[in-house]
Amino acid sequence: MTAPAASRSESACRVRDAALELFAEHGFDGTSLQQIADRLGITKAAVYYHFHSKDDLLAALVEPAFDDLDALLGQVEALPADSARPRLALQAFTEYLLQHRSTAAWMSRDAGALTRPAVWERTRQVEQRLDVLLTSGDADPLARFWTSVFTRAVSGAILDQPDADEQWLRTEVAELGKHLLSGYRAARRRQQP
Amino acid sequence: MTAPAASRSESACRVRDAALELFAEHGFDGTSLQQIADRLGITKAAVYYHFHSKDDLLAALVEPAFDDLDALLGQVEALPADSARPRLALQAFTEYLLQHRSTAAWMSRDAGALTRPAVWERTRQVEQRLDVLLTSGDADPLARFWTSVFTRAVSGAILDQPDADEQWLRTEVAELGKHLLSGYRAARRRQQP
DNA sequence: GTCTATAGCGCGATAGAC
DNA sequence: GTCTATCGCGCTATAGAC
Repeated sequence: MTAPAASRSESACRVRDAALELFAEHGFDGTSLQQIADRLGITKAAVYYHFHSKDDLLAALVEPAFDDLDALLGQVEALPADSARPRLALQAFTEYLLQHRSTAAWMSRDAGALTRPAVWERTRQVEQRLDVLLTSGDADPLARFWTSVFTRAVSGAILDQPDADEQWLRTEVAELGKHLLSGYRAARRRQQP
Repeated sequence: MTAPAASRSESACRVRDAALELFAEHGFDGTSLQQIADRLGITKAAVYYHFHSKDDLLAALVEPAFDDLDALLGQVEALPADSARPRLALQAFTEYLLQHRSTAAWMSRDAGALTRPAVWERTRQVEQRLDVLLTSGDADPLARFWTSVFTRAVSGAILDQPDADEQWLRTEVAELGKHLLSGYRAARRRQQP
């Protein structure tokens, strides 16, 4: 039997976890398979048994997070497109960040990983879906400005506090989301009175 | 005469500009000196004449931006520590981002560059100074939460809109800053009534 | 399932001709 | 000031023994 790239054996999980730690510390390009192997006391070749390539390892790290975010966004998109949608979209995004804090924190800052085709494509896709949900389809500069504010503010609020309590963050981010959305509505009124 | 690492000859500037473009596209680690040379139609060795190492090239890219930010923060720190200071700190940060949009946009997302000792040290330093200015020295979780919100929201608002007009951004970000600061004050009141 | 050994490549960096 | 040529290294990845 050849190497099962998609399996979740205990050894494979240990490799994946060690890789995430090292990627977060030194970046994707800055981490070699040798370093990952050394940390676990195994050899480079053993890493290759579990993941056919460095990109396979990257995919194993990010795909569960993307899959969850896809599902969460799908739930919001299935709801009627009323005025409550932007807040629910922010809530979905918050849940994704809380459930994948370490992966998302690293991924959002690592250009070396973000620019790999597999990651790049899914990133662009979810960003666009979030954009539509948050700004109700508005496509002008003000909408794009505020989409960045929403996503960056919420991402930073969660991912920059690795030791903060999850439930405390959930409530503070919910308040933050409401405050930001009211800021967006005010900016719209200011622009088109 | 040996290579003048700190000089700003026309050729050196062309190398620096090409490097920034490629670093932004492929990341610091993902860009080789060969690629930089190829883009300019020169050789790798010619690049090494202008910059003694890849890290020298990195330093030449980021140090002017850090120097400007240092100066701007110094101006705010020289003012009395009153209630206007957080807004002025955000204004200084905004000016830095507007004046170094392309460099800052790349740097803030590139783990490979951020983790180089020279960049890492200055980044940590300015982040801490900004933190103190924005939250008036508060050091609890709520203050750190909002420091992230301030910096991430403003960074995203500016750096994610590479084609937006500078003056338009300046006024929108000023409004955003006021709105965020009022959110922080409200959160403090909510926590300690 | 994990190992040793190594292929094959591209990297950063250097030496010295012109 | 820019070139050619090359070194030594560490990387991803493979082949095949155990």
